[in-house]
Amino acid sequence: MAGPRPTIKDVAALAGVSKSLVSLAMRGSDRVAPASAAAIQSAANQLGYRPNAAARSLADRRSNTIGVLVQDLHNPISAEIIDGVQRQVRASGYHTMLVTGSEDAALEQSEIEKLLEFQVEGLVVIGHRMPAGVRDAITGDCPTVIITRAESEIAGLDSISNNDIAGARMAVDYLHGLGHRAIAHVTGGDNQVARMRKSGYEEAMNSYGLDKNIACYEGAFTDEGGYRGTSAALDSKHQHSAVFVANDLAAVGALAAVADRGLVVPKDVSIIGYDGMALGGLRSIGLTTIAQPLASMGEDAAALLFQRINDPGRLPVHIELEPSLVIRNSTGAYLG
Amino acid sequence: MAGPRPTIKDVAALAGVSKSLVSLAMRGSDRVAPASAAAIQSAANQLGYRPNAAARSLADRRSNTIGVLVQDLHNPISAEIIDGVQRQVRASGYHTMLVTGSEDAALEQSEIEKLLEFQVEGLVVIGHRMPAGVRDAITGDCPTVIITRAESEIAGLDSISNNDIAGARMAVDYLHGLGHRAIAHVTGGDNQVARMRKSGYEEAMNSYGLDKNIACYEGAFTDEGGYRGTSAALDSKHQHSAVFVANDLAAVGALAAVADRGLVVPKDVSIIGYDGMALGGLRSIGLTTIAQPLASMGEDAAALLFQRINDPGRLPVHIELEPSLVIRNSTGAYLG
DNA sequence: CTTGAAAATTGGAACGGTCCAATAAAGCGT
DNA sequence: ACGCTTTATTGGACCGTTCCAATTTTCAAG
Repeated sequence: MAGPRPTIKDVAALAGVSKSLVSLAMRGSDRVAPASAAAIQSAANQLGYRPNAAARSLADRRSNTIGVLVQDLHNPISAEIIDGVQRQVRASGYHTMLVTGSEDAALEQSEIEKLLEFQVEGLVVIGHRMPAGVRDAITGDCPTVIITRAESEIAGLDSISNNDIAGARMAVDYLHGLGHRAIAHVTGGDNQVARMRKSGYEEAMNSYGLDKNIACYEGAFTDEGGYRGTSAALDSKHQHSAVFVANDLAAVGALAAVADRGLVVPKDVSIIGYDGMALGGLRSIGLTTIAQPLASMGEDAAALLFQRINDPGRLPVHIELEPSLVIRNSTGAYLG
Repeated sequence: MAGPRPTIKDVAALAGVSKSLVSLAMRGSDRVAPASAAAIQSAANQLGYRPNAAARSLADRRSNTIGVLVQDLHNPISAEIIDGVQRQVRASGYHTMLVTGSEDAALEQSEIEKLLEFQVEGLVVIGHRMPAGVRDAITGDCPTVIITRAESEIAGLDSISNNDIAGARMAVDYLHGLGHRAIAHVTGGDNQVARMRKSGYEEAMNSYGLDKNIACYEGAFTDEGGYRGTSAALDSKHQHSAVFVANDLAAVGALAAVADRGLVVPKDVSIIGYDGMALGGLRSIGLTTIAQPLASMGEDAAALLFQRINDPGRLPVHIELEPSLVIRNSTGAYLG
């Protein structure tokens, strides 16, 4: 049982061939005589041989691995994006090494550092923040793509996001179509994505001539933030009949704020979120939302990465996908 | 920019010292003269040197890495357990390599295989299923611990779970204390954990002399399963005033089933879940539940792993933590 | 100065694979 | 049986580190 793991040399000795031949056989080369191949296989099985990835990656000078940094593993949309990334990465014959970020920038940077030491051939960042350390990655020649955030200026960095402005407009359009006019917005805090959603909201309101109805309440991309912002909205003197909340997690908090005031969704207030997290579809939540194509964003991100791995010099690409409206039970016609 | 990454040799040349000294310096040895250390640092920075983990791990014959297999990344409790694992692993100076499993056993096995090729020094499995491939890991001398499932027979495999039987009893106790008698159970399907929760329920009912009130409805550890099982319960001839659902995700589905029938939680029916996922605490869900100490289970698992790494021969350990009741808004007194 | 011990530094052999040029073994047509 | 081509196989260098024994440098004490 114990003792050092068997190496290619042990297998060679047992099979009575050279280690080079074992190396070939293990990788399924067709230049190995069937008889030798069989002998080698059986020797390998007998010893429980397993190739050493470190040695292989050293000799090959490639790790066959893609690093993934997930900034917020607790937001359920991360899992859905990861699924897409994994699927594509696997399909390309690579593995995935996943690390989680945190609010602590230094820790996040050190996680990226670890990935780079492992010689990952590419890096996928999932999150709204631009982590310190990504620049190092890029200048260190590690192709990188960032998901849910638009970047197009930085050489070597691709990005993929949804059209947040159009999505926010879509939300307002829909509510407007239901007859709502006093539509509030609960923001997602101080980051690029939240800002874009906010300006989409403002543009849409303006385009309907509702500029004096524009009302933004400060929130965050968390349920607490949504609760807080929505509470402020409902307690204000404006009679908001609908609230567009910056993301789904916050929208779930918004639902609670509504309920806490003895109001009923969607009879008294309509709530619409953003992201399209699967949990919003749970029947007891039934959140209407602007859905991003999360899994395919993950897939596309990985695909972009492989493109760049094959053509490191190409200009930065930014892919923007279109979001879509998913109507569930948290929105209804204005009954004012 | 481009070109091969700088190696320790390049740094040595630039700093005018030998590669051995650079090696020492990079690891912060105190046997290096301050002046040399400074020169080496500056050379390394200038070149953008980053140690090659593959080479290091080859020379060291240790990877400094722990593999984590997450069977269901979509269940929010996974994220919480992972947090705990990561914290402990990091504190021990190791890294984490995370892969996701799936229903596809072959794929799951190949993921484990990849981790082993990377020479991970330990393996953490998060999930209810016992993946094919774990046995290989163990016989291949890779210390392994499995979370949320009890195992105590297999040499080399530690496990950590909560006391599901006691937790289920606790749920029934609590409901009984509220005056409920017709307490139904929606099961979590055909797996060890679900079975234990079910028998805890049955035992508790029996101990209250409510054996004729025992009623189990088939569900699953998903919101669909919870919806289905709870629907069956509510549509049955029994007048269930409370339902103990096998896990939180399913309980969220249960809430929907209740609402769909025009009933109100907790006035008409009380719902209690199991797991203690953070999302259940979102105000608009407000799910009463039996909470597992998820983060500390993760931490303990990692701690167990390091113990075994230091003492490979020790007998298998199973840690069982006590769950706790978290009262929120989905349960109330029996008003019948 | 000289000397011996302590401190700093070095070259080269691993680590476990892959790759390549070179060699050995088979097959094959005549 | 003879070259000739094709198919199998091999030894050894190399990948970027760490480790260790051996060497050089430094320095305090005599």
